[in-house]
Amino acid sequence: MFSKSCEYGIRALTYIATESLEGKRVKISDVAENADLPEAFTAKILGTLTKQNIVRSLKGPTGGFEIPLDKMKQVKISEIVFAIDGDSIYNGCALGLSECNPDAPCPMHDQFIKVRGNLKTMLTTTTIFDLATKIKTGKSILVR
Amino acid sequence: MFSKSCEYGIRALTYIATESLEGKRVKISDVAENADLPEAFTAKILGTLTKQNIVRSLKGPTGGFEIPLDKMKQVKISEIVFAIDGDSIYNGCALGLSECNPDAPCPMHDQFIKVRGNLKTMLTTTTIFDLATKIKTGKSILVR
DNA sequence: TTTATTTAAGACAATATTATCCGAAATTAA
DNA sequence: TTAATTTCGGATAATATTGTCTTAAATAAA
Repeated sequence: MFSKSCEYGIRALTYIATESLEGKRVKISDVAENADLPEAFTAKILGTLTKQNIVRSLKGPTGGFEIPLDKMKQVKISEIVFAIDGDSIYNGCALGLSECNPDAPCPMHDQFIKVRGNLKTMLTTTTIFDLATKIKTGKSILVR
Repeated sequence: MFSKSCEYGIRALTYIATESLEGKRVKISDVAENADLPEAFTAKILGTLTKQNIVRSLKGPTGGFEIPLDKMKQVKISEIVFAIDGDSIYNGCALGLSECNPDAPCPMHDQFIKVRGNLKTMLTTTTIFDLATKIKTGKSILVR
């Protein structure tokens, strides 16, 4: 459904958020270890998320990544997906037609946009805070 | 959402079905031309679909591909997706965890399985015949 | 039987995605 | 100021996906 980059990005941000909730800043090696992610690749992804102002980074000793509380409550998962995977998941045609709309729909269009609407709704109604909270309360896991 | 192979496969089968509805058998160059697909690659995909008994192929002059009426009414789009992309779309975790289930769910699990359920339902309730009919009646298009 | 036409299969190539590595820049603390 | 620590950026590499090409096998028709 999502690219690996995207999966990694969401998992990394969720872990960073759980630590930020305790006032802790984390470095990339911690993120990689605790979210079970490839370190260098995750660094790349966090780089783009930093540029997009979704997470905050600080260089040097005591540096690392953090997400302010208001930010993690505000940023929707849909924004993370968009920042990494672009808008293909929101606008692409199920059968790959260059254009596909109600006036000239592919044969799966009508049903597909309904399903995708559900997906969109889910992503736009879930925040990083929501995911981090599920981890902190033990309702969910980030690593197996 | 689906791989390109899968998109191509569905489009190819839909075109073949529209021709089969008129009793016509089509060769791969016709499929490529009329569904706007890369010919050699589509040949590969149709090869796997033939092996999986989703479409019928005949060699030699007057040969080509065809789908009997009962077959196209019986084969669900979900089976095509499964034949080409496997079961990751039906069983994979949204965040890429190796295992993710109600007992040890990723933080997106609950919402995600609902959306995926909708997708599954759509794919299991749509047949090749349904898609071909939309093309034949002019309700949908396969090429832009 | 021979020829033309078609799919089948496998090698090969191009591109995209995923992943690593290394040096530079920033920053803290000694 | 110096040393240590951390992110940043770009080059490079590995793998997966997408795509092509060529030869073989099958088959219909002349």
